[in-house]
Amino acid sequence: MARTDDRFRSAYNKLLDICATMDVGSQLPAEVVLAEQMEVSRTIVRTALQKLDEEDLIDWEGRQKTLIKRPEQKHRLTQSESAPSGEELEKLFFEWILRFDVPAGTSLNIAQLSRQFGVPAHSLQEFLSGLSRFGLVERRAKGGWILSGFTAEFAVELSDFRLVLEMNAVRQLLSLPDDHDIWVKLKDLEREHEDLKKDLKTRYHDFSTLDEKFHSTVNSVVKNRFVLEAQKLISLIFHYHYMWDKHDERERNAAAIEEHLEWIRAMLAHDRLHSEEAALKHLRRSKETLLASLKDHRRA
Amino acid sequence: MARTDDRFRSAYNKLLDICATMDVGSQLPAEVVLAEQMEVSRTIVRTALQKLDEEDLIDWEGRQKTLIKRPEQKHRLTQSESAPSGEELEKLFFEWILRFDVPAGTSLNIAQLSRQFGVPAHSLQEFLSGLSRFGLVERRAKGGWILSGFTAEFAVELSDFRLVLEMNAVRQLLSLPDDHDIWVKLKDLEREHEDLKKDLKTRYHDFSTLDEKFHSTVNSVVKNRFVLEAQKLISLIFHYHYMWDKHDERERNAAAIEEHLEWIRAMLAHDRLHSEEAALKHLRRSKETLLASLKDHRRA
DNA sequence: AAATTGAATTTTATTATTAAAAACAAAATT
DNA sequence: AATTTTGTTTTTAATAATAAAATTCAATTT
Repeated sequence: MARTDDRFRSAYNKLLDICATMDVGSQLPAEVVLAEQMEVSRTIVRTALQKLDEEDLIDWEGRQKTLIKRPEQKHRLTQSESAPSGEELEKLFFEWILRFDVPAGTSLNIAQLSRQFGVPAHSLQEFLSGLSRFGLVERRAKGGWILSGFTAEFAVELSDFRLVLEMNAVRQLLSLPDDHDIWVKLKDLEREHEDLKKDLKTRYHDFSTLDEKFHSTVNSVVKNRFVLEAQKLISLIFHYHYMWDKHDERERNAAAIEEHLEWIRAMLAHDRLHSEEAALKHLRRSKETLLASLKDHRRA
Repeated sequence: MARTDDRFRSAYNKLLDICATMDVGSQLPAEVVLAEQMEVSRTIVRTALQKLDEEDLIDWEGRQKTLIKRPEQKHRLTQSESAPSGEELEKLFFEWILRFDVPAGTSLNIAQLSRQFGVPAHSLQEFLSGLSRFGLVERRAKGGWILSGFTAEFAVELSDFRLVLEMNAVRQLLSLPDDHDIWVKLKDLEREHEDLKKDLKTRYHDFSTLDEKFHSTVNSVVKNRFVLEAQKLISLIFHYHYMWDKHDERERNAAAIEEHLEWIRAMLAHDRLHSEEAALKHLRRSKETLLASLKDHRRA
């Protein structure tokens, strides 16, 4: 067999749904119209109509497509659950790396991994090819891939890159007008940080989410596809590290909250120097934490 | 047929080369040794040895691999010239886009393009998948790809991103010690700019190369894989634009040389403020030029 | 003339197949 | 006996073949 008929199956079911809304004896719309409604090509529409005709649900002759009877549950085609999408694959991949602490230099086995993740091998290939742009994986001459990232060096460079991008975001943020959304959002974030700080004893797990929210808010003022794409990778890796590294979590989070608060307040006060200073302080400490957790993990 | 036997063919020829350096009657080394020398697996070595045996060039029995006669030209296997590598493909792709001024929104025809570029379709797929990380192309739901970049917006965002990265490079550069390589390189670049300025009337075409050299020198002080990767894309696109946009070339280059010189001299004088100012000025004007050339191109 | 369908063509996604690599086991050599 | 080397099998990856879907173009109906 070549490609799957998943697309046909879901289209056919959608066509059944359309029929269900119509009266017996009435005419189905033209093929082009159906194709548009079903977001699919006319070829599929025609194949689906043909099956509908075979099943005696419609009477199809030329442009006469008369509904004979309402479709029932039994007419629906079963759909094989679709493979994880690109984003889901990304998540699976990073979770796998961080959960099992896959060391740099490991050769990646496409066939095995694609089975493990439940995706077609060539989707995984494409995904890795995309990652290779970030130097996280490398293609070997003899074929196959090796994981080249997640070394201390990688963490350092990623953190440095993050620093450059976020410092830029801070500078842009401070030059925004007073009636901009961002000031309200920052005020809200300040309150959320204060709330979490009060209940830290019980809620310290919630910091990971708040951290991501804060950084993405700051970065949201930069409207740039390259920056955005880079930040997706950065937050992904920092996020997963927070997830797996449970060492000293409460103390770390308490310190981070203080740093965030200082940074937020400096920005709210439009104090450029102090904002940059606070940002720098937090980002540098974040880098150290990431590095320490990497070393710690290796040793364990 | 499944995969090509290119790898075998080149290995076989390499094995002939090895035989050519040996005396008739002597023994070839062990399979593992050959495999190492030929940078190939033992499977190929054995297949190659078998063919050598069939051609009566060697007498192969167990670990006895006796050379019967020296291989000649006629024994060599013809190799189908290998497909363009990743970097060559990249070049071909961008040249195609800029030369034919392919507009944003164009749907890319994998089959046709892969024929045009002389690469296997799936290599092109992987390449595009990599580019999609930069938002230059997008995958459509119905399948296939569309070129989404190379709009004015793209140019603006790219230029802004470049600005962030190069300003960071400048700051890092200025904090380097006096005995660092970079100062010598900058001094050389100053001279090269002065030379070109003198002969601008005849040599103004040479600026494109010098421009790339200058920017990559400045950026070379940042040791960061993400920055480097981003800069590869940036210089690629700026470079190709210089190549195709011949409008006002001499005047543009003359102005750019002056801006470069001011920037270089400010850095050589360790004047932080002036350096940043000059860099900003040049980068902003570069952005305008890129934008203008895009608009111009569209109109033409 | 416009809309719609029928049929043919092109293109893409996926599998089956073969080449190559890697792993394993047996034999020969030191 | 230990090491090296070869023979064999198993696994993995690259590519051509193929079926599904999209697109195009001509013919037909309204």
